Amino acid sequence: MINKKISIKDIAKLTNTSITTVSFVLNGKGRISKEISKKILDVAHNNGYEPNRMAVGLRTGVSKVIGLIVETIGGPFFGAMAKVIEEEAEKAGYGVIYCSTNNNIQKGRDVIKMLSQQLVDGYIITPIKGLEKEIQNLVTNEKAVVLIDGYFPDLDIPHVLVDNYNSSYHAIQFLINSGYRNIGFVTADLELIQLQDRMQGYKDALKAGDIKEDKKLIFKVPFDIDKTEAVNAIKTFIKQHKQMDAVFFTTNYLGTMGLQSINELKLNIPGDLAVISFDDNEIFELYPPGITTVKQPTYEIAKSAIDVLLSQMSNEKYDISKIKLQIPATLVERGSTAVVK
Amino acid sequence: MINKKISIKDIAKLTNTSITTVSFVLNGKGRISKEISKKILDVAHNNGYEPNRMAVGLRTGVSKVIGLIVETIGGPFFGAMAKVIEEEAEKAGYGVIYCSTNNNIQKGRDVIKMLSQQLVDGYIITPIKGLEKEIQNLVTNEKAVVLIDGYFPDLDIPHVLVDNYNSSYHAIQFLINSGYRNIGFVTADLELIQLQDRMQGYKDALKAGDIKEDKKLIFKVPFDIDKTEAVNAIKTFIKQHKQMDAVFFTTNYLGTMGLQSINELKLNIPGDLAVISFDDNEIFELYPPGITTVKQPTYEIAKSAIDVLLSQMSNEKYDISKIKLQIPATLVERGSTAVVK
DNA sequence: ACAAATTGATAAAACGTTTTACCTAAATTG
DNA sequence: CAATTTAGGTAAAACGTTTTATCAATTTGT
Repeated sequence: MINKKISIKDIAKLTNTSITTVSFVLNGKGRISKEISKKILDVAHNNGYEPNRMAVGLRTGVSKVIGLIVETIGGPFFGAMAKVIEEEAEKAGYGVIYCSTNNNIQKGRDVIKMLSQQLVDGYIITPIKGLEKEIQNLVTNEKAVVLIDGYFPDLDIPHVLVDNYNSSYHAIQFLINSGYRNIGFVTADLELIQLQDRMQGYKDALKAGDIKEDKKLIFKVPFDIDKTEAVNAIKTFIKQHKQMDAVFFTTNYLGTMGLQSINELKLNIPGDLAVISFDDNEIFELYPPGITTVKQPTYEIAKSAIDVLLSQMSNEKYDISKIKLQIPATLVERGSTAVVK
Repeated sequence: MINKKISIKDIAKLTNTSITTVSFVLNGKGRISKEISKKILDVAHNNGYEPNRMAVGLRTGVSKVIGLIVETIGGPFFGAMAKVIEEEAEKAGYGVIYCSTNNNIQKGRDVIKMLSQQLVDGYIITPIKGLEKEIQNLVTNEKAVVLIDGYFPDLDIPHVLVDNYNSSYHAIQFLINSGYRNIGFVTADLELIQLQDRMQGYKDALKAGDIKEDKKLIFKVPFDIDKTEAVNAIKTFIKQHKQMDAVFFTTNYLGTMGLQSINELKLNIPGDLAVISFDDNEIFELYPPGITTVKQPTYEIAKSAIDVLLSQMSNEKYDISKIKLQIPATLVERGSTAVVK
């Protein structure tokens, strides 16, 4: 095993055949007799032959690598995603390169540039505003692209994500049905379509529940402040609206900061304030009394995304550009949203 | 920008020079006049030339990609790691491919095989028992390798990780100084050297504190059971040892399951049971009354690992095999470990 | 029995680079 | 001024693979 890499040429020499023959056998292409085939396969196997991906890539223009660009590596959402994408990709013989944008446009550009010079075959991208041009460029250059977790309303690019509007709508509806009337909405001050959709769901659910929307109960946490500042901002928001009996956080990040705020204010959940957060995770399961969450179907999203991408990369004929999936979420009810008497 | 990729040959044609000249200019190698250099650089830049990594890789045998193999993608430890490794790698012009072993030897083998056929230049690996041969093979084949988060005691491979022994020792010492005498130890039933080192720290700290080690207070959670089963197992362990006044969990995974167990048993922290967990994370910060943790210096570990790897890949002369870093952790004191009166 | 088709195998070009070896003309040396 | 060095540049090979075109030998069709 300490042998240097063996090449197709070496196999040809060892079996007294030609390079072409070996290549044909290994790829099941030309017509080669059983006996020679067997001999070649044996030699290849015994010497642990592995094709040189660089050479294959150079010749075929296919790298068998897909790039996964996410907002932030390490989040729980990403973790779940990455795992299934990696697995499915591997089954199909693809490797995965991960990169993060940290919601930074320039970083996003750099990352796309880097991946494209690594000759990545396909991209799974969580889009951020400002990257429209670069991403559109990829698809016009015939690269396979699937967006996850967000989309560009104006562009015709396949995407798969949770049904933000309805998930949010149902969560708010659930709060209303539980008797809450003054429902706060804490979101991030980012121009992400997902967040806008969640907000629209909130507004429409209020309307449907005959509750007048109160602009004061919507709080956009500034993006560029650090965690303690954000917690303080949320505390202030909560203190300023005593009438608020429930609050909806639009991301898990905001949700945990919200919990900390509520904790520091010594408020009782759900007695003083009911809580729902988008994105289920371990904290919400564990944190007493258990936080009700909108749980994204991470597995389905990831699976669909990689499926769409793979079929895009194989089936060039099929017009895939119309694939736009919005998968419903499930509301995980826990102690943070009791029924108001 | 919708142009097809431009090659070195195209640039040569456009500038009436030769392929060699262009290559020399682009790599600053041969001796080419200022004027021609400038002309070539201009044309290259204006046409957005990017070298074809496959071709470069094929010719030079260098892929400019490093592989990061971790136990599980998505954990908080991994997230922090990945971020800095990715950043540093990019600065040095390297891409990163992530893979996970899930503590499965066969998966580990597959992953290493796959990375090596992707022609990865260097590896950062969290080692697991059973992968010694494969990893040793990489280094004998001249690949750059750095282990993180663990190491092979018998092999001479550079590694960087937290100082498990002393971190554990100090945490237990802290408990003893706080007045706890019956300190439980919950670990995973895995043959990981990190865990063994943590256990040794525990034992030695007890000894140093004149406390007789009680084998009954050490609990190894089976590896192959699911989460609810594990929680139940921990509950049983806690119930069976009423005299236990503090418990140390050796991983964050065990720590959160421990919290759930304690919660379900309706025990008070720290009144009934003090808690320390290895690996700080958001849950422990948030979960009332705040859980005292041993916080790994993730940044330092990741930074050192990638530094060592990069210098391994450039500085071929320097004997790096002796680099074995154990970085101290910090004890983050929170409400879960009050002083016993 | 002879043209046509099929089978089994191969030579050679191409993918885009890097790098060695070589070349010519100008500059320097003795 | 002949001999040598240097500056500026290039042709061609090589990396390991895939694939097209081709070829000889055999089989089929009539």
